[in-house]
Amino acid sequence: MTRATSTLKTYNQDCSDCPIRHRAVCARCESDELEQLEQIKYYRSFEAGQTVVWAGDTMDFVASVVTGIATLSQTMEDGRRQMVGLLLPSDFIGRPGRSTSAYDVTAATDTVMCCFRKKPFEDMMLRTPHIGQRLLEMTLDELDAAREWMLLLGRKTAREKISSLLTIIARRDASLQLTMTDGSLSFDLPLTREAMSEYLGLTLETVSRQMSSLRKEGLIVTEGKRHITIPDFDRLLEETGDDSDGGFLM
Amino acid sequence: MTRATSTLKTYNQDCSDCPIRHRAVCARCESDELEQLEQIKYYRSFEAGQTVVWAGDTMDFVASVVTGIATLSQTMEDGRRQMVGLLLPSDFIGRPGRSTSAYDVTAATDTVMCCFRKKPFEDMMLRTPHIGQRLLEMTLDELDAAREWMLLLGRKTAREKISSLLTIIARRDASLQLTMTDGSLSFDLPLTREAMSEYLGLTLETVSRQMSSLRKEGLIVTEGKRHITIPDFDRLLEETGDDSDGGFLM
DNA sequence: CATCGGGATTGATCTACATCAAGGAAGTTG
DNA sequence: CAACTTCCTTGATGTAGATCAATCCCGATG
Repeated sequence: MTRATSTLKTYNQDCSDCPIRHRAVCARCESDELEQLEQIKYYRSFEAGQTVVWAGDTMDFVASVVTGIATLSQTMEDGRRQMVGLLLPSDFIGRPGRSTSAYDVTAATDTVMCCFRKKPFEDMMLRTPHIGQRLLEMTLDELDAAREWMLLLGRKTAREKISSLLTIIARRDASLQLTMTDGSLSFDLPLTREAMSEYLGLTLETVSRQMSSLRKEGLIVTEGKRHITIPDFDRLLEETGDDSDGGFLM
Repeated sequence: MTRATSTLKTYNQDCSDCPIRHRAVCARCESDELEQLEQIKYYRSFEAGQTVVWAGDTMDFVASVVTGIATLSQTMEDGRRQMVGLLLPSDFIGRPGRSTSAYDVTAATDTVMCCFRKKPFEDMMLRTPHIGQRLLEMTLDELDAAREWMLLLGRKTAREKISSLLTIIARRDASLQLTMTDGSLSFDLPLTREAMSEYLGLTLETVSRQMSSLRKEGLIVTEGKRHITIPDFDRLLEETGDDSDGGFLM
């Protein structure tokens, strides 16, 4: 929260400082277009666990995650929940052309989002084709991720699911690029056991047991409840059930 | 096959006859743009069970399903398979900006596709923004479908999965709009039990058992192995675990 | 018309994961 | 520094769906 608020202050001054400029919606914008985006953007920060919008609520903005992690989830009447989206920094939230959210959007950690008011953003999309192109690219990437996720949900064992999730987070979490020294990686798990279980289509007890099992076998090392070290990434990869080559390449 | 070839002949003459004109990529094109699409399109037909491309193969076209049903699947090294896409007429295949297919594409029934050579299609996308916009809309719809599917894979029981699949096919299969007389719907299941099991993340035995169970309870009526009648759609809907209102509305 | 072969069904058994239940660690609140 | 809370772990038991195995159905083929 404290950290979130201070970053907010910094970014709010000028879009050129804003990390999303380089990676998300406005990656290819000219300076005048950046200026237009400046006009319609604002920042919001959320504490870990806080709900951004509920499924069915009206959502009058689209957004890009600046820092932190947000999730999209669906809930069934009887309370069964399935996560369907995991949004890391630079990921995009919201669907142009729809006014209500189809999913619960939740901040998994303290999170800052760069929001754009929906209507002006859509207008701008019409005027500026490469924003739409960028959005198409991002949506196609998300679709690929969703399909990988479907394989995980439909066919992988609990152990494979856990290993897969750990490798996914390890790969995408930029912060740990630094910590690769002797070939081991370490990072803070940004998800509770419950959030992991919602991602994986398991119960939190099964998640906990499988984590313990990986720990006992030395595939992961834990410090406290959240900090994880992977001493040998390739060895963990073998537990995911994935093709050894695929994914990383191309 | 016979039927496929004869339709092919008809469509090949002029894009104005082509069903995809009204629903897929070129839905908003002006006549000169249609003319350009004419130049780069060709038809291909496939027999039920035939593979269109294997995962990893180069794919030098994008396409739209004209008739029949195609599937996208992923395979793990040990042979476990998960379907990740079900493509009905007017659905789009292929990803602009990628030269190899990430999935096995298979014709589930006899199928005709309207293909566009990739390079010229991509060039045209750059010149014609609304083709990109249309593609973005379609991709967003697919992403929504994938997320619904993730809920099914991660959290639904076998019975709920089967009921969901039947309602999905019933809703999307245009051919049966006709057969709604007394409130009952009937249609030909376009998938084998095995394909259903790959869609649902189950074994084919479980699919078969659950189908028998729904039959015994009168939720569905079967003629032969493939023809299905749903005497009371709402009653089947209650078995899906879905929100009774959601989905159909909005 | 017998044989064949690719679905589909059904039964018997096994097992991975869920469910139910009881603590434990670590932060934080009065 | 007790008493909560929140998150996590671990154990005992139950069960939905997988697995293994026979049999059936039915259109195709010689």
